[in-house]
Amino acid sequence: MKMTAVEELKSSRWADEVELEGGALPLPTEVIENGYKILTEYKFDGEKKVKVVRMHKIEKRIFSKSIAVRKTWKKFGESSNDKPGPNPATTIIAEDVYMQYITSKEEDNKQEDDGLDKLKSLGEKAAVKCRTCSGEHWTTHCPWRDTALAGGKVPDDKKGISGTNGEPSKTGNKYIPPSLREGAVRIRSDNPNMNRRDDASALRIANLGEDTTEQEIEDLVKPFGPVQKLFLARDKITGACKGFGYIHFKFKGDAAKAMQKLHGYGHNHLILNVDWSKPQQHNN
DNA sequence: GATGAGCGG
Repeated sequence: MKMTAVEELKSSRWADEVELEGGALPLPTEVIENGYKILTEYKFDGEKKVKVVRMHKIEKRIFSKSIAVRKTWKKFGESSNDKPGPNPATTIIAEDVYMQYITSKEEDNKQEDDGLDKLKSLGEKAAVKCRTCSGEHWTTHCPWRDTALAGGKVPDDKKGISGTNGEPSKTGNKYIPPSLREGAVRIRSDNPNMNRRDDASALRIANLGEDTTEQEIEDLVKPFGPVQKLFLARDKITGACKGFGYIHFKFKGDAAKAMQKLHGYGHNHLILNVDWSKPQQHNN
């Protein structure tokens, strides 16, 4: 919440407030009063001297321990004689960012306990469980990650809470990302393959020497058509080529041509083995 | 001979 009041200063009041020489303006102040932060500053509006009072409702603030500690320091240097708190003359007060917490502390704790209990009861076989729908898959942006396949169900307290206007739900207390709110357009497809690697025009090229490089493969393959992605399997530690790689062509026809030409082709004293890449299978 | 990495919890 933010309220701003602008008040023209009458010269009498003005004189009361100004203890400074010349036409200088009084220093801005910042006061915190029962849940509101009141910022008062003075400025010229043309010839008029104007007092601007702004009130912010303070919802909840993030306090960092290090900031708290820093605030206990004694002022030093040119600020040694300043009063406590920020001196608006030397401190730029940027727009404060207030966080609105949608989950309460109590609920957080409860959730943690729940999680622990579940872990205990599940024992060793507690493989993967979606945090959103409890399905047997990683949460990774769930909603309802491939739905029926997920084997999960939407918890009751997640049902029917929404609001597509970017505001947190009124009925629920959990944050629902816009993409998951009622009425949101579902982008994710129900077809599991839609969101996976598409190997339709990908070749697997094997029997490569240990010192093969991506560049080499690219050169080998480029002439057949545009390449979308090229992967050369390498040993994670040594970095040596594991002897195979994948080329995703933009067009299947190009891939076919490349396969035809390159399969059995001699490269660095080795005979290449080229075939369609078999789509990686995935267990849901 | 080998069917790509990594992020979780």
